[in-house]
Amino acid sequence: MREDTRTRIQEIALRLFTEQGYEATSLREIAEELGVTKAALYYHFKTKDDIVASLADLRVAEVEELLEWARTQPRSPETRREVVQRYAEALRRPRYMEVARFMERNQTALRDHPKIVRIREAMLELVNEMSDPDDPLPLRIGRSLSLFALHAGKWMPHEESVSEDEVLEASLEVALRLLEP
Amino acid sequence: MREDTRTRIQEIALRLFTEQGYEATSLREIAEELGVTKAALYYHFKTKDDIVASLADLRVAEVEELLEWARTQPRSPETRREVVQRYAEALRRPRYMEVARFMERNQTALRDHPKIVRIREAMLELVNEMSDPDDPLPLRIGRSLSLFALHAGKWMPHEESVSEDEVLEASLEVALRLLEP
DNA sequence: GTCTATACCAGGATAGAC
DNA sequence: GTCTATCCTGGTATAGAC
Repeated sequence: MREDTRTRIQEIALRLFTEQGYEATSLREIAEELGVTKAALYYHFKTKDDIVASLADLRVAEVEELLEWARTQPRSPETRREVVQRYAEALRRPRYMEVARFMERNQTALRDHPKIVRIREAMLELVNEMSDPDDPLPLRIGRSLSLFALHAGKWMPHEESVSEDEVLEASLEVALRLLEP
Repeated sequence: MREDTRTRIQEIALRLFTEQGYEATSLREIAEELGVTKAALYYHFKTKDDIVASLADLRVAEVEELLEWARTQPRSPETRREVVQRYAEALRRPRYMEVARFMERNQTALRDHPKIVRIREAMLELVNEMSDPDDPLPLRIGRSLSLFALHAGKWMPHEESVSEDEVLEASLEVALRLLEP
């Protein structure tokens, strides 16, 4: 019982977009891996952008929910820690990290994509919720950086001895420390 | 006495590549702003990639020099602080920050570009110089993040009242704090 | 040395046949 | 649900005008 074509297109596209870049990946390439012509893809997705939209969907929901939750909470140290921890949890869910990586690596190419814009705006709002305007600048920057720190594993030299989960755990520790003065 | 065409191409390209993305910016667009045909660009630059190379040159030299210097120094807290401070200085030099932004936003598109690869590898080496392999993981991640923290201004909501220089100054403070346990 | 005209090929997109 | 044919745009290459 093999997956349906639509899902397979998403999987192949996500992998290729991340590895080679969004624009560098042609629909012909995706179609070839799938064993069809590129025109066939247009049956399943209206445009190349539409494939991106389907990939972004998961993260849109995740980030906007987190933002909505944060807005119902008081601006306290506990809330900030909770936001960072919830974001770290989200990153552990299947495919979330992959989608995040794909988006990070293709920022400009996806700049005007509606779904991507929503994610970016929600992330900025979230960062906004982490500080008061009259907090000292270094503290505000540290807090902005905290959410981002969870993606910092990338700049670590890859080592066999350290798992992705351990890196995320350690990144979370760094992120939490960035919240405090 | 206006600048020469080559320099104007670089300026227009850097701006458009950063604003719209590398692949999203066509040579025709650049040529039009300049008031020539796209073929004319090929007199000044062999390929589109070649424009990127000319933009990356400045940063290649800067980063590789910093790496070479770091390697002559002992792995001490002072060296680490000095590396971060020198990197922050580099970011203040004209056009360096712009080139850095352009590169960050077009990671995948420029993935295989030789000059960009050199910059990325030098940055990774530099991060490597900041820690010992047996330092605790969170410390290593914090130190990896420190150089990156200097670019963190981007995630700050833009405010009229805060200058780019103040943001960089505050980011430097955050970066230096990330160096210590 | 600086540029235009023109042509080529690859990639995204669409229409219509099966 | 998939294919063929076709169109448009973009990067590249070259010949030649000034």
